[in-house]
Amino acid sequence: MSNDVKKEGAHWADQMAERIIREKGDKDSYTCASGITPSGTVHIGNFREIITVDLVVRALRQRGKKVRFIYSWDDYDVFRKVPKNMPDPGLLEKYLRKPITLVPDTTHQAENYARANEVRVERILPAVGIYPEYLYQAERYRSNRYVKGIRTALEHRDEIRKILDEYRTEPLKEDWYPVSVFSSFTDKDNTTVLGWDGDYGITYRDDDLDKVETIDIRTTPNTKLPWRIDWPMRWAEEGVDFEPGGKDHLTEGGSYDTSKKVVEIFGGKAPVSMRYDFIKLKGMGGKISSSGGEVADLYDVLEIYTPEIVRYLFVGTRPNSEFAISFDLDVLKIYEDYDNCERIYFGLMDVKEQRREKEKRIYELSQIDSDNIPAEPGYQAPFRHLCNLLQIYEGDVEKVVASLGDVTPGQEGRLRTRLTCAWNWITKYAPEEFKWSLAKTSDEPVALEENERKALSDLRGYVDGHLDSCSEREFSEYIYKAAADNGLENADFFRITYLALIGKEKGPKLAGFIKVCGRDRIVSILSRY
RNA sequence: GGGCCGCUAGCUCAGCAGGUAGAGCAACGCCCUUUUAAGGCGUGGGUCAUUGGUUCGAAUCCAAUGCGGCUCACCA
Repeated sequence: MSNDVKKEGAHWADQMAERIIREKGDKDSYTCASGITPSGTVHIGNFREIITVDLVVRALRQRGKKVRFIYSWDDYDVFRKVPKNMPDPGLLEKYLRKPITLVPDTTHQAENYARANEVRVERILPAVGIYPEYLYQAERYRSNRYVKGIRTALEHRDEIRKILDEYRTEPLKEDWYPVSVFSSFTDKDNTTVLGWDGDYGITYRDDDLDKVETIDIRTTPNTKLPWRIDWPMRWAEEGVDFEPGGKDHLTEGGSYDTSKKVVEIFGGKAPVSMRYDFIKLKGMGGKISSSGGEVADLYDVLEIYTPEIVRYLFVGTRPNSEFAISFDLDVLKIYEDYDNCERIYFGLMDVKEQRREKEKRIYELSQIDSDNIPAEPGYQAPFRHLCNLLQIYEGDVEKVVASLGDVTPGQEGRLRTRLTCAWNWITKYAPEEFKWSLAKTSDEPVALEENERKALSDLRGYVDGHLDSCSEREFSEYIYKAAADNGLENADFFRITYLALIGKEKGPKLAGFIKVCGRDRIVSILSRY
């Protein structure tokens, strides 16, 4: 990355990197953080936070900085609600109020409920070039890593209460403690802390069993800090320099506000932050989440967008405004936008210098491997065209690649991915008008009048005898001839031809379409007439 | 009640280092010497929500208003 990145015109990730360096001091290394409670599907909105950090991390690294990118799985949180559509809800219900790592995975994909959600994310992030260092909070709490933090919170209980009360409608009670305890009898957090001995002893009551117990937080790791205390404690613990947040956290009176004060109690400082907005979905056709709304995760998005384009969606959008990820016809435009960006990067398209600089940076940041930007543009066939080719070849990616003929070795991999996405899009999301398939010889032939049948038969003969030696335009003469010789209006003949070939009354311009399909296929379909 | 975001062409949005508005789709027109468009080329279309301010100049900065939406004030 050159040093002449202008502060003003630069990409937001570069601006953020500069700001971190400015506010945190010019250090050799920085820590950037993100995290979430894996209490359900980690959806594409959650992914926005991850990629936001990734982009800032890349910007810092390109400035010669060492960067630690940590991702906290807050898996010592409580299982609050049984998500819809989970197998065996009756069993899960028994685990409510226990830490999510103690909840069984009724889908039997991982050791526990939380882990199942974590694994899905950890498996897919490398596909978009993101490699955080994962921190597991349940494991950290249980191995007593945070004993000191918990003790510090207890010591400053009044101070913390005062900070939290600033934004509360109802102040915390006098006997409030900045900790919560999982019962050692039931593992549930239906407990009330009764006292602290000023050292490491905490006395609590199990409210379900009405039993009282005193534990030593050094040996019985059942104590956990509530979110608004846990978050700043971890900032201090890891020395976090940058961590973005959703607007639920970064609003006045939200947890960032209180945490930046609480963190000082732990001897730390608040990270530089930035707010990202939520992601909407468009044209998904009714996938329903546990909370009742549409939801998509990174897997869903990667089905129809190539990894670079998934990154591109986020790279090119300011984080602090909402945008929609489209599964409808907008997909075609997104692919074209990306191809334009690529053309600009490779100097194949003339644009103003200012725009060129901007698009180039977007292209760089969209690539999976920041140290290995492709040396040539991808095979830029329009998405729509690929969709049609795939439908001719019934989704066979290899046949489409072979039919194109001029794909370079450097383009093949990317093209295959793109074709796979195109096929997924057609089969799952494309509008009906968009879809068709070539008739099969096993299909019932279309019922026709004799002269219509004869016209198709003539057409078959012309295809067999002349298609390969004619230009598209020359061949269209034969189409008109087949109609005229059998007393058919052109419009009627086109209609029956489309019906015979693709089962629809209309289709792509016929001569070109027949040529793309190739002699053999057309002849075999028409041979039944 | 506090905070934030959005309001730009019929639709979806870009433009926001201030210098007389852009894209895609839709519409309309033309084209491949004959009625097929899922192809190509082209055209039209916006007092940039309103009002005021700063400025030589504002969609862009500031302030207020309206409408739409999110979020905090429980928990995480």
